[in-house]
Amino acid sequence: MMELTRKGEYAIRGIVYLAGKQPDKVCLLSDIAEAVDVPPTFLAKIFQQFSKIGLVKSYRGTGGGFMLGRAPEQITLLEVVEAVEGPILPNRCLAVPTDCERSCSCNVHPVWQRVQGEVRQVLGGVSLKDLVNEQ
Amino acid sequence: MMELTRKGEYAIRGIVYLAGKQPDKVCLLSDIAEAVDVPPTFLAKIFQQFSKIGLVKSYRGTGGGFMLGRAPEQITLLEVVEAVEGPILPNRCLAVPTDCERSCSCNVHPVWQRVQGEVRQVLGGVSLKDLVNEQ
DNA sequence: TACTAAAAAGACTGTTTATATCCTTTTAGG
DNA sequence: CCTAAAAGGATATAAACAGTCTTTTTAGTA
Repeated sequence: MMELTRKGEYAIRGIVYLAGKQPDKVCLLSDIAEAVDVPPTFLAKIFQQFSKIGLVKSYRGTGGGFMLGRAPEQITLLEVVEAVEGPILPNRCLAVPTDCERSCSCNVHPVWQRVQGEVRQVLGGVSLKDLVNEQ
Repeated sequence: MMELTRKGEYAIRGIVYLAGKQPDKVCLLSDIAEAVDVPPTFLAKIFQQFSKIGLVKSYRGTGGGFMLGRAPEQITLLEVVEAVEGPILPNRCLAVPTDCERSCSCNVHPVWQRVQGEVRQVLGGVSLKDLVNEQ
């Protein structure tokens, strides 16, 4: 359980690739897709989501492409994952707290809150800089 | 992301209900299902899985039903969740470590391992006894 | 201005997983 | 042997996942 989808996996690969390029290099989507072995049309959707929230900057037309929206050390894995997979929610009751009290007199609720907190803390503590291969 | 399914939610409700009964009380599936508001046929499948691994004991025929397989303090939430949802695997690469090296030169891999570890630790630290309402 | 390169946006499709339900079989008691 | 209960298997529907295709918008260039 709790599995990252392909979309999330691809998202990480794609943006980590960008993070490994020099700061102002504009990369073609097609090149990124090939480099990280992801279907280009699928990666396009992912990068559109990134672009909307500023994780990457996009440029259209000739000479266009993508570059990182911020410095690699200022983008966390948590942001990347939540950008495409939605918020970390181990249980629905964390999204809508009101309806939980009733359904389970919820001693379980605080446990899921802790799970959520731990996961967010781990992913939030890792930046893209930590993920690129130095060499 | 990382959401528990209905099955997992129902599983917890059902077994916590059992844990709240006196130790040797045999409960009808139909009664449990009604008490925790879960479709009886669905809960049946869940309890079959529990039964196979000994989390609950089942008795067939007249006077049959279910009771907890061990004392409530000896069953963790982790066991319950993994029984019906499968192992905690934030990423596929944790299941088959061999194919990860290639695909991502995986600096991400150890992060997912940490996530897995934290989640398992939280869920493993909670027993059914902690989850029943005392009163 | 027209042409071309690139991303953005939206519709569409096939596959898999989730969420059940139903029916038949097995087991046990009375 | 009749009935109560769980076990097992097949089926159905809906949602999510994984991806493709086409059209539109934007921007640079001849």
